[in-house]
This record gives sequence, structure tokens and C-alpha cells, in this order.
Amino acid sequence: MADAELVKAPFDRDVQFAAKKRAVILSAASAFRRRGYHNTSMTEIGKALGLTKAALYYYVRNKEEILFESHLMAYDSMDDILKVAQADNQTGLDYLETIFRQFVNLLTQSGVSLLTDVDSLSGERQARILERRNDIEKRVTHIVKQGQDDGSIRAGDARLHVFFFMGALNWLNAWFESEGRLKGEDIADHFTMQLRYGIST
Amino acid sequence: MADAELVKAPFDRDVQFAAKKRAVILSAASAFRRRGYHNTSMTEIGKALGLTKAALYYYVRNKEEILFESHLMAYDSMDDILKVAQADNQTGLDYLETIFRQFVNLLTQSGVSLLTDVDSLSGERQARILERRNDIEKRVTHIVKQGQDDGSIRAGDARLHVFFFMGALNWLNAWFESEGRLKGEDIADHFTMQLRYGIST
DNA sequence: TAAAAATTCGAATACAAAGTCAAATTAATG
DNA sequence: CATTAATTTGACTTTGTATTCGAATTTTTA
Repeated sequence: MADAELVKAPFDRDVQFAAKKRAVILSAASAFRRRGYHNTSMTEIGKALGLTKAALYYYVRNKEEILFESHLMAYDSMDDILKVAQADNQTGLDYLETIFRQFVNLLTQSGVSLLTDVDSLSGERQARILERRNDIEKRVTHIVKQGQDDGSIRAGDARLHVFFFMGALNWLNAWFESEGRLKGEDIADHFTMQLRYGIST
Repeated sequence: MADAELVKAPFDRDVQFAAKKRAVILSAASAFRRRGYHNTSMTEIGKALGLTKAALYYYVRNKEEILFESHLMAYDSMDDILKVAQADNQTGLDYLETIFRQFVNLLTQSGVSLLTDVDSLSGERQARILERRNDIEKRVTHIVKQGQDDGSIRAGDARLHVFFFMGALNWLNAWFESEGRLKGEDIADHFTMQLRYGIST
């Protein structure tokens, strides 16, 4: 039954629509990441997909919705990563390292963009995004605290620990170009090690 | 003689003008840092100083010039910090720690803002800013390499080392609010330690 | 293959914010 | 004081870009 659904998918109107809408968001998000939200016009977003500006409005209510969905997409991915449970005998540090490595891989390999422009969202949407970001921060901070309890992570303000390496993550997103000489895996190796040494006991 | 100049300063037209222009840049830079360049209107920049939008144009050619000068101001400060020479017997790691601590203090205490929006600058100016940023990055990387040579800093791609903690620095700039519960000195202490442990041998 | 639905487009509109300018105001000078 | 220079302003123009919309085109369905 599920197979039949999958085969039908390419002919399913809703599936098609959703896939195209997703492509719009992903492509735009990448442009936002590289050039910034306000430096990317709807015309350019369209052109990147072989569409005209007006056609975008068939998939999306307005430009701000694209930004909003871009943020959501990144946070959904991060939530997925955080879903992987900690192994029974795993220290907080080891667990954190696993998570962080996957965060790095997400940004260097998957095409998902982690944006920082929250101020261009207005009211309701801005609040929703800040909530999501806050939630992720809290969960990562919790892992750090746990690592401090089990003795694998150095003492100190857990939130500051998190800000430090999350800052590195956000910065990575801003300068990383997949065409560059640095391979994503190498960056993940390096960053993970720097994270570990930076906070381990 | 120099004293006389200093006493005269408040009556010197050019000095007054320069001081006011600097105030415009600093105030605007702070707003850019918090809300973003495109989310800050000339009207708002003026209002923060008790001026009308039009008055700003007496001090500044256009909005982009404000952004440009904001960048310059931060890089000038960082250059000043990098001017302090390494002590004779000081390891690369210790030297780097000194520099980094002052970078943190600059961003948390001095009111100088380190902006990231380079894409809103056009042509010539964008190139000039990227050059400055590149230069600073190179000099910091050089310190790291030196630390690797004298055995105080762990081996590995020096540029990646730098990106990691410079990322943390940039991120700090984005979320730090001087009214918050965290004192600048505490952050400097924590960040400096995390830097040290993260890259020392 | 005709009718209906989905998708795309060209051209027009809307609007926020940058930038201009002549005139008014304020401060310095002889 | 009166004159000149520096500073600020209100009202206006310009510009860039998001958004809308009726019509054209393409794709699906019967």
C-alpha cells in the first residue's frame, strides 16, 4: 500500500506542489545565506529556478514566508538530529560530540542553510522562530550540564560553553562554500575535535 | 602647545564636526548590529541622536558610507589590538590569548560593533573591507602557526582553528547585550579559557 | 480532442525608505 | 548688533522592489 502511494507520488498534484515549494525555499535560503535576505530580490530567486518573479507567488504568500520557512527547515533538521537518543553508557561529552558533528554535516553537506536574520520577520513569526532557536539552545545546554554532572565536561557557565561552539557553527554557515578546497568531513573532524578539547575536563 | 590644541578643541569646528560624525557612525553601527543594516532606516538613526533624517546627510554622503565606516572602525580597533607586540619569552598560545581577550573586551565594553553585512556594500568598498578582514585573519592565523611551531598550540589546519574561535567572536557580537546579566569580563574569562583549552597541546 | 484545472507570465500598482533642496534656525565673529 | 557661516529642518522627489492581477500557456482529465 505504501509502495503504491510512493509510485503514484510523481502524479499526485499535492506532492508535486509541495516538492516545488520546497525547492523554492531551499534555493532562496541558500541565496539568503550567501548574500543576505534583503540583498536577494524575488526576481533573483525566481531566475535561479527558471521562473519569473510572479510565478513564485503561486507557491508562496510573500517573501517573508520564504524566510520563515527557511528558518523552520533548519530547525526541523536540528530537531531531528537531537532526536537521536543518548546511548546508555555514553558520556555527555561523547553525546554532545555526536550531535555537534551532525550539525556540522548538516550545514556542509545537506544544502540546508542556518540563517540568522530573525529581525526581518515580523511579530508572530519572529516569536515562533526565537522560540524554536531557544528550545534547541536549551536542549544542547542540557547535554552540556549532564556532561558536567558525569564529569566529562569542564565546569563553568553551561550557556557560555554552548554560545561559544554554537557561534562557531553559525559562522561556519556564513563562510563555507562547498566548492572550496575544504571538504565537509574534514571540517567536521576539526570542529568536533576543537569542541572536545575546548570543553572536556 | 599640544595642551593648547586640546583646550581649543571644543571650539574647533573641524573637531566638532568629526566628533559628531563619529557619533553618527557609532550609534548607527550599534543599531545595525542589533537589528541589521536593512532593518534600520535613516529616520531611526536620526531619531536615536535627536536629529531628523535630513540632518544626517550633513555628516554623511549616504547610508552605505555609514556601513562602510562602521566596518572600518571595528577593524581599526582590531588592528590597534594586534599592534601590541609579543613579549620575548611569550608562547604563541599566550600571545593569542592576550589578543583574543582584548577582542572580546572590545566587543563587550567599548561600544564598537563588529558587523558582518559585507554584501550591502558595493564594489570598491566591499573589496576594501574584505581586504581588511582578510588581513586580520591572516595575522591571527600567523600567531596560531607560530604557536604550533613553539609547541604551545595543537597541530592541524591553522585557518580552521582561527575560523572556530573567530566564529565564536562574531556570534558574541550578535547576541551580547550589555544590559544582560553576564558581565563583559566574565565572558572574556570564559571565552579565553575555552579558546585556550580548545587549541592548546 | 475538448473542457477544466494548474501553472506561468507581462504589465501595472503600491509602498517604504533613500536621497534632495530651498528655506529656517542657531551659533560664531567683527 | 549685524553679518556671515554652520547646522537643522519640512516637504518633496526618486528609486528599488515587493505584490497584484487578468490573461496566456501548459498540463491533466474525461
